[in-house]
Amino acid sequence: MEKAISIQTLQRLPLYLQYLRALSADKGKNVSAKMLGNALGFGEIQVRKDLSSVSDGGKPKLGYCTKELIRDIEVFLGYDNVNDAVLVGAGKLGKALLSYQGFRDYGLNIVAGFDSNSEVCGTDESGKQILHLSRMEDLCRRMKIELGIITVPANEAQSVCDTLVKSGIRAVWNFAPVHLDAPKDVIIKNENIAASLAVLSKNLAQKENLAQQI
Amino acid sequence: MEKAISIQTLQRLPLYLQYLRALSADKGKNVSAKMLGNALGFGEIQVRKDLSSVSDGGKPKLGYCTKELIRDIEVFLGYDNVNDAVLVGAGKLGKALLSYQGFRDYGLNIVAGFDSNSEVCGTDESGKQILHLSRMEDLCRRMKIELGIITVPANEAQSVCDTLVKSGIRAVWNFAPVHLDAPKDVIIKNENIAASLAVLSKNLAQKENLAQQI
DNA sequence: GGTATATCGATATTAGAATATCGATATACC
DNA sequence: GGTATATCGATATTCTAATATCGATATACC
Repeated sequence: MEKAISIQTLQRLPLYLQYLRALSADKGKNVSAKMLGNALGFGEIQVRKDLSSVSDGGKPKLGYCTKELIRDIEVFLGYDNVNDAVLVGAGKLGKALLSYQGFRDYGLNIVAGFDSNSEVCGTDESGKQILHLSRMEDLCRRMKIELGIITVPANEAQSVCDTLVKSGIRAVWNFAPVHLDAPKDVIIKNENIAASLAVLSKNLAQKENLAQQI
Repeated sequence: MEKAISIQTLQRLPLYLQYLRALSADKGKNVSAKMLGNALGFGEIQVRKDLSSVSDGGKPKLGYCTKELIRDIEVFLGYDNVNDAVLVGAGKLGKALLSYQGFRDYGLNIVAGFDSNSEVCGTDESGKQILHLSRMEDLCRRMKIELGIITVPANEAQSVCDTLVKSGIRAVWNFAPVHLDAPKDVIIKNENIAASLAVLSKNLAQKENLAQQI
């Protein structure tokens, strides 16, 4: 375990985890690569290869120990040590993310939301405070926040990104449909709704059902 | 143009488009692959290859005609002929998507939202009606809707998916963090927040700034 | 008009990911 | 205890995508 891992594998790991978590409640203690593959739509060889990067192995004839596997993936993905984050842009999407409880399962904790519109400031979103943007830098520095989430409209995103970088942020999760410029040492991950939609509508248009479960 | 296209290229096309649209307002009428690449963080060869799939070419020394390129990408992605869709799950995320105006630019039109909770039914979300789930099948069949968007909690997603399939839907855009089972001829596109987050937090943890702009 | 240069497009190479093949091994059953 | 079988893991192969190389060409400038 802890070998080099491909981005593709890394992206599949949460899917295994999600399925395994749902499984562990009702089913027995072992799970095979074939079973996982069938459930998630992957080939069993791929499943084995993916899991070999994080787990120290299953047993022939039995498969993997569900509980250990869950733990291994969680540890690998760092879900055990929580990542604090700030969110900028308390519009509808921002509020949705602020109040989404599921992030806990992914080791993410949004400590507060920020907005430049004074009207929404001071309000609460499922227990998460929304503060004025001017207070962000101070909070980020004091709490040593490393991750910033951008949910502002496209035209404001670059300026928010600049502010985040100035606040000492090291990674940005960008939901605004624009490309952001940032220093090379800052990681930018774009959440690309338009790209997904493109794949989907192209498939729909072609009536080619080649790629199910994209 | 209209050659075979890779999924990777397909996913980059909306990014080019987005940048070009922003550009066309203020800048001149031509754009080079180098310029596009620099702006979006891709290599210029890749840009040229991507664009060759949709455009019938740029001119040496000049580059591509911005306006034509925009048009070519729009046509290729089918943004000119609008796709109708229904959305199920009028929680925070569902409402955010319902009221997001930007989908127009991607050729997507959500005709209505549905929910099984009678309390939210009858209300309006930025001009989109929210109706009871029981009325969905009828509407889908009458309007020949082909695309369904799922924004319900994980535990309800499979049953909603089944209902959508029964309503004649041919493609599903799934925002719930679960794997969905559906007939092979139905396209499922998972919007995978957890996967993105995995990549991001792994990068952050490793302090390897290898892959900026993922 | 001739030459220099920026840019394109096509082909070739390299890198990366998915899939197939094969031998090994732990359990189950006789 | 011995044999059959499900499953694993490692290596090899194929497929896909990214990148590099090279020649071609349209404009700009002298």
